[in-house]
Amino acid sequence: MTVTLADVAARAQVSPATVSRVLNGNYPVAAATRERVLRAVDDLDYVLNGPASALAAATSDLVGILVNDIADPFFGIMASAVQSEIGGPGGRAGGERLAVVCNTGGSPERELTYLTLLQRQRAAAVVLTGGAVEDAEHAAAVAGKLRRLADAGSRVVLCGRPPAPGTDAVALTFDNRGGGRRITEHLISLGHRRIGYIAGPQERTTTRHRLEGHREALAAHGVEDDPALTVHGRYDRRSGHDGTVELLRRDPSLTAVVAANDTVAIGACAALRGAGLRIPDDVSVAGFDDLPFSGDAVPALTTVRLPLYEAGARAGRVAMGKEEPPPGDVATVRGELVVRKSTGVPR
Amino acid sequence: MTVTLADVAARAQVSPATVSRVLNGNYPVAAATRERVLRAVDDLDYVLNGPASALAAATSDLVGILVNDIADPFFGIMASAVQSEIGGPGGRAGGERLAVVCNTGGSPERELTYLTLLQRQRAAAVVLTGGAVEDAEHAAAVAGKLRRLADAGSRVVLCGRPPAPGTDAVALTFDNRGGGRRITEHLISLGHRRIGYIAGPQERTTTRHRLEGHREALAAHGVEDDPALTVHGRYDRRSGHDGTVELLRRDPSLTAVVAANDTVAIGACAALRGAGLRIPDDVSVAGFDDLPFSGDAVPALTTVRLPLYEAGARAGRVAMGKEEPPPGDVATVRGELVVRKSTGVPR
DNA sequence: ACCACCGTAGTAAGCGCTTTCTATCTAGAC
DNA sequence: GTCTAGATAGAAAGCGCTTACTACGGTGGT
Repeated sequence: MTVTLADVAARAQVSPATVSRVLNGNYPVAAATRERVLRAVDDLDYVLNGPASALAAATSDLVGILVNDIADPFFGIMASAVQSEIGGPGGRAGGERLAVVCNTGGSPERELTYLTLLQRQRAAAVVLTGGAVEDAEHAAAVAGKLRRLADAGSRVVLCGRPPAPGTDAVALTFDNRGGGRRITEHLISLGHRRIGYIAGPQERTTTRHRLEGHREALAAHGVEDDPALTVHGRYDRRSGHDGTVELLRRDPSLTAVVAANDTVAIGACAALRGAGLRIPDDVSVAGFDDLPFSGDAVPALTTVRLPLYEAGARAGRVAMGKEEPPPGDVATVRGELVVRKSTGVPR
Repeated sequence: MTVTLADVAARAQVSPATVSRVLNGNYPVAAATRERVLRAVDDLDYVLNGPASALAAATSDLVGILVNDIADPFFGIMASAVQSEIGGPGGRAGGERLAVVCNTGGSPERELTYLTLLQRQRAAAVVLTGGAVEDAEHAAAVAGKLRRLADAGSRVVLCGRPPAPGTDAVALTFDNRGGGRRITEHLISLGHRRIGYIAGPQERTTTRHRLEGHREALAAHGVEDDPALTVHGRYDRRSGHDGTVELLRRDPSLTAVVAANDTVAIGACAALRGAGLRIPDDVSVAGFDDLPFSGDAVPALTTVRLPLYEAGARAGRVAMGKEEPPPGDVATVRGELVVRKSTGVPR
């Protein structure tokens, strides 16, 4: 049998209520009594029963973090930032909170499933990271879930994701469109006119916004937007490689390729080198996100830096109520163009 | 007020017990009744109260995963593999299980704190990944926690971590020593004699084992083991960079550097290039782990591939009782030498 | 001295579920 | 037609905690 509150109470010669109060520190207890209780807890190696306490108090110390791919540093960095902020004070029991990281794999169903699971656990807060799937039905389903989570008392924060209309979720949105525009403008200003674009998966907000920014830049500078110069893939190295091969097949004369993100850009570089092309002498390559390895790639990647850690940390603070939500509950986080060695003037 | 089991029962005109049984599917319920209950659940948007159910059933559907750094793909990959395996059947309620990923940051205290928190949540299982801190006191504390966790019914699995004596935790250990030996033997066979070594943090099993393997190789081939050729750092790019600068200062004539892992190796490459040295013509570089970016680095990294995903998946299965633990509860996972472009014969 | 009050501690009523035990009903078995 | 077993469903007792609400001394004001 495991040790219960009552056992501790018996040993410390106090009532269970007193033990609970000592443990939660939310009610005055005489120093001597507290001492006695703490010693008993120690003697018995007592550990509070989380479920029981969550049930009685109608709150839990679980915080959910939804990510598309935990193995991708883009999400890992945000997750670690959120987690670093959810430990502090702001609640009961010294505020030790546990992060539940849920790997959706980008699947809408799993996203919904996890939200339900988090609702079931009565999570104190849930942070959704990364782009959302663009499907009216799914969006409505998610919005419904978020509303119910909020109703049940969970704080909901979106990090790197567009606002969810119809919910009162706080959104820290990345300015993907602006970033996309700036990176392409950089290329255009260098003199590029035939620019390939390897986009992320269809029907994703991040994909669409970055692509729209790219097109805005093309339009603004009177550069032709040839549909053949855009291909779609996943956010992985493989897609960057294959996409580049395809792009090269369609137009061997292109002088630059913009990738959906840095990982894709790395794949693009590999494909380019495989084709005997030099970067940036023959073809320039640009990424997005500025992940840790991007500065070390050879050549170092020109990209748009997203303050992933800062945004995640802020999301964590907002989720914990340690920081005020931005006015209107929406904040846009800008990406900064980082020019390195992978882009240059066209040959 | 949120919807409860009783509300569903009332609407479906059955007793709460029946609703519970439908939801858990662990007791015969007439098809018609089940239908009615399910419809009521749907109508009311009912979501089970996790804490209440965990309390009553004395089990929970939480699985803890301890990692040193969630932003590091080394851990991200294992975590995602574990998570991919814990969803399946093997328990109650369709077996939906939630992964609680805990970021210890390599800190012994946080490791203990998280273990306590998981014990408090009555986690169904906990998987500890990566190297352990080598400190007798801490090791004893962890062992104690693991024992109590196991006593409380949690299954404990170590993944990429040495066995914990005195506990009945299952261990899937990486053969870091063997890998370390093979990578250095590779360098020696190429003709290198002055080999720098950038080790990980002191007092870590992973660090020590890889370093021991390196020294075994040196000894086995009669190569002098100059203490000045070993420096310690963290498992990050920065340490690789700084360590290499230091190594170069101590012995400008070295012809190869072995890094604690691939990330460190990338930093080493950067430092070498910064010093005007070519890889591998002037200095060879070897890593460890074979992370996704390693094959795309320029030059592609020679390294030791650890089957992180496979090991994590197996750990997940064992944790879920879907796979038998290895005989003796300990399995050694070998790393495979992957020779690429970053190593060559010395100048 | 008397009363109001503050600081502590105990009592006990749940929190929302699971599960044992019991009750009912139907269908064969004889 | 009676009896028994099998299939379903309900009643109710908790699971281990939190938290009103209550109780009880001791103080300081008057």
